[in-house]
Amino acid sequence: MSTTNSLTVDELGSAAQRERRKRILDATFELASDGGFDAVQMRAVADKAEVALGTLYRYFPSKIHLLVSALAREFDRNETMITQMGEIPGDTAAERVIFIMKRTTRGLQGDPQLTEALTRAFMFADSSVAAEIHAVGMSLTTMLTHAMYSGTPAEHAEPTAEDIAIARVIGDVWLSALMAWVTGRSTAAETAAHLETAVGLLLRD
Amino acid sequence: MSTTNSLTVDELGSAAQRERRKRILDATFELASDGGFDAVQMRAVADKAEVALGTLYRYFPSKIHLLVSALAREFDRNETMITQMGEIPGDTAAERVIFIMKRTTRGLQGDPQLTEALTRAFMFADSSVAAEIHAVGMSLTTMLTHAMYSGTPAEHAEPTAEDIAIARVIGDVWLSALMAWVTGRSTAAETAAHLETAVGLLLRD
DNA sequence: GTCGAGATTAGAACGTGTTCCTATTATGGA
DNA sequence: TCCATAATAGGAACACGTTCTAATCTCGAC
Repeated sequence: MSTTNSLTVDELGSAAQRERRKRILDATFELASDGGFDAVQMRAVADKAEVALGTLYRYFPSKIHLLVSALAREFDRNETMITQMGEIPGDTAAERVIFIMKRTTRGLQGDPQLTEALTRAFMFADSSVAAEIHAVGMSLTTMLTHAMYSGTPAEHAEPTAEDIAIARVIGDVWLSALMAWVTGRSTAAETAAHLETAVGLLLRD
Repeated sequence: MSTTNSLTVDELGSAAQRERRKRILDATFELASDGGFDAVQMRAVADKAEVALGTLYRYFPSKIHLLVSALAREFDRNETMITQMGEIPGDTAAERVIFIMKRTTRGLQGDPQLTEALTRAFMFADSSVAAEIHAVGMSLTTMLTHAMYSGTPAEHAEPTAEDIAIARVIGDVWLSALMAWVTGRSTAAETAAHLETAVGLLLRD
């Protein structure tokens, strides 16, 4: 019974509770999508989800947990979509990784406010959010290694340590680039170019 | 007369004002060093700097501006120290870069609370802090390209576009790694190892 | 169906970042 | 020197994240 973590779906007994959790995350998305990080106000989320403030805090112990959990759900969906789409276009690992990154990034950039909110939360998170953050990191790494191997003989092999290291570095760069974009320090085009440069430097095969 | 930026040293007319600015940044460092991000409370900073709250806000329009400015001053000092130390040890660019990164990282890790405060602020900053952030980015890039070329014939040449790109990627990874360390998601050793891996992957010469 | 434990509600209350207001003090030009 | 203007002090006030309380509701065990 960890009191510091967000309640996950399977810790929730009743259907009504799962429904509440969903309503909360949906409300979070909607508010974030409209006005970004600042618009995700705990009272507003509670109102929109038709849940008391105290209940909101029982489900998610802080605004950061809430937003990171929302990000985790989003990544999960993205990962499912990508692993199900079958073979990824591109002749080299670099091309496939760039394809995936661009696709994911484009999805996020299509909703700048939402992305701002989620990225901000992710960056601001402290160790009490480690579990939620780990989930996101795993999603990202899985996506990337899947892209590296997709359509090759190693398709279903375990990724090597080096591949995982590379995936982590790409993840880092991606986050930083997203951050720079979100905070208005670089344009979408610059973000994409920077990412492409980084992948090119890391995956020369 | 931008109202959204921190007052820089040279925008301040009188010696008394420069003195006030210095007192504020010193107080910020002291509080951050003691208790990290949360301990840097605006009222506390104002008290310790013997300045009214309103004055503090006139000099730095937000807590984030304040902390990022403090980080910028720190980086400036670091950069001065490093560019003045003459030739950097290491036979390859990678070795020299790693030397610099480790040195800088060690310096920061020696004062975890301070680092937590400054990194947090940096990550949380929005576009209104772009100017201050740009200053930090330039410092970092300068340090890294200096390290790449130090002691080589290209010592005083302009860095190539690719080198700048590499420096930026390393900077990204460094920030992410620092972030993971600061938030307790990875140890100092892991941070160092991750950074070394990244530099190795990026600078193979 | 009844009971009791836990979940939920509604809303007050608190802390800290931020804004605002008024009185006082410095500063620089006539 | 004296005045106009800006800068500063001191502190009240407000916003939003977070905590807490008391009352009510829900639901599984019996």
